[in-house]
Amino acid sequence: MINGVRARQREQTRSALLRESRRLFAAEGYGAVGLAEIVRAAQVTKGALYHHFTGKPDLFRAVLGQVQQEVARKVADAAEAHDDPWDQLMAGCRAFLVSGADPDVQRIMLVDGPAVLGWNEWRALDEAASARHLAEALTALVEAGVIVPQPVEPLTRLLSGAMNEAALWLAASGGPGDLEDTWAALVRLLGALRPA
Amino acid sequence: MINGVRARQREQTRSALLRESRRLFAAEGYGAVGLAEIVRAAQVTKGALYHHFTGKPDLFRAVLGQVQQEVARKVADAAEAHDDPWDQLMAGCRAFLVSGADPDVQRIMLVDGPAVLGWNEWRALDEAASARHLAEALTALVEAGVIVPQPVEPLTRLLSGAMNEAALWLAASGGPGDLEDTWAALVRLLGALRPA
DNA sequence: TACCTTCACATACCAGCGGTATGTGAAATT
DNA sequence: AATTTCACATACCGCTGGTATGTGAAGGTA
Repeated sequence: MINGVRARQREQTRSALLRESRRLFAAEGYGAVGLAEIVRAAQVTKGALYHHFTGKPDLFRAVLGQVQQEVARKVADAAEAHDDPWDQLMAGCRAFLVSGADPDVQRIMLVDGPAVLGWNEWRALDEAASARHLAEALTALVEAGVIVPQPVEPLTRLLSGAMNEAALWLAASGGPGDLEDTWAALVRLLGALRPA
Repeated sequence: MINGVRARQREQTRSALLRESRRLFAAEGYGAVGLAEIVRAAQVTKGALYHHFTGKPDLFRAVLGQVQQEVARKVADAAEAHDDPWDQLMAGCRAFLVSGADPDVQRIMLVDGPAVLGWNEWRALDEAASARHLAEALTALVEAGVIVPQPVEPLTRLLSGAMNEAALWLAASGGPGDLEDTWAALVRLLGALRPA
C-alpha cells in the first residue's frame, strides 16, 4: 500500500514538525528554541521528532534546505524571465536581495545556518542551492565575452557575500530608499565586470 | 592600593579566562565548548568566571571584542602606511582579507558572532571596530571626488560582506593562488567606484 | 478471520549543561 | 586589632538534548 493510512500520517507529522520548527527557529533563533517547544507546537512528542530526524541539528538542516530552495526558486524564476544573460544575472541578483530581506529567512539561512552546521557544510548546501547558479551564470558570461575573463569562484564568493550582508542590513535598517540605494551600488559594482 | 595583590591576581584570572576561552571557542566553536572545559583550562572555577562575566554570552562578547580590535588594528596599520586615500582603502581591504583568513579569527568573528549575540548586536560591534573606518574612508573618497557620489552605508555593507565571505572562503579553499585571484576580483569591483 | 510482523510513534528516564546561592579566607580598610 | 571588602571556591538546581523502551494500530500472511 503506497498511500496507506500510515504513510499519510507520517508525512503529516513530518511536515508539521518542519513547519513549526521553521516558524520557531525564524522567530527566536536556533539556540533559544527547545525541542519541547517544537513538539508541543507540532502536537507530537519527542519520540516522533527523533523518529524523523537524528537530532536538533538534523531538523534544522531540513528546515534550512526548505528555505534555500524557496529562495533559489525565486531567483531562478526572476532570471528566466529574461533572455539576455546579463539581464538574467541582474534580475537574479535583485530577486535575491528582495527575497533575502525577509527577516525570517535571514535568521535561518544567513545567521544560524553557518553557526549550527559549520561554515563548510553550510557553504556546500548554499553552493548546491544557489551559489552554483550564480557561478554558472558568471561562467556563461565570461565565455560569451560579456564580462572580462577571470576566475569565477572568487568572484562568486565576493558577490554572494556582498548580497548576503546587504540583505541582512536591508532587513534591519528598514529605510524605504535603502533597497534602491543598495541596488544602485550593486549594479555599479557589477558594471566593473564588463570590458571597458 | 591601585596595584595591590588583589588587583593583580584579578587581572591574571580574567586574562586566563579570556585566553583559554578564545582558544577553545576558535577551535571547537561556541556551542561545542562547555564552561567546565573553559574553567578547567584556565585553572579556575565557575565562581571566578561568573565573578568576571555575567554568563557564557558575555564571555564570548569579550573575546569577540579582542579579536575585532586586533583585526582592526592590522587594517588601520596597513592603511596608515599610505598617504593617498585610495591607496589607504586598497591597503586596508587587503589587510582585512589576509587577517580574516585566519580560521580561528573567523569562527569567532564571522560565524559564531552573529549567531551568539544576534546580528544586530554583532553589527554594532563590527561597526565600532572596523566598518566605521571603512565608511569614513569611503566618505572621504566621495568628498575628495575620487569615487562617484553615492550613499556610503549600502556600499559599506556590500563591501564588508564581500570581504567577510571571501575571507571565509580563502581559509577553507586553501589554494595558493586564491588570495591573489580574490584580490584581483575585489580590485576590479572597487575600480567601479571611480568615475569613468 | 486469526495471527504475526512492522512501524510510527509515545513514555520514561538520564547525563550534562548553564546558571545561582552561599560559603570562605586573604587582602584591604578603619 | 577588629571589621569590611572582595575575589573567588563549593554545592546545588532546573532544564535541555538525547536515548532506551513500551505500545497499539496498520499491514501482511495463512
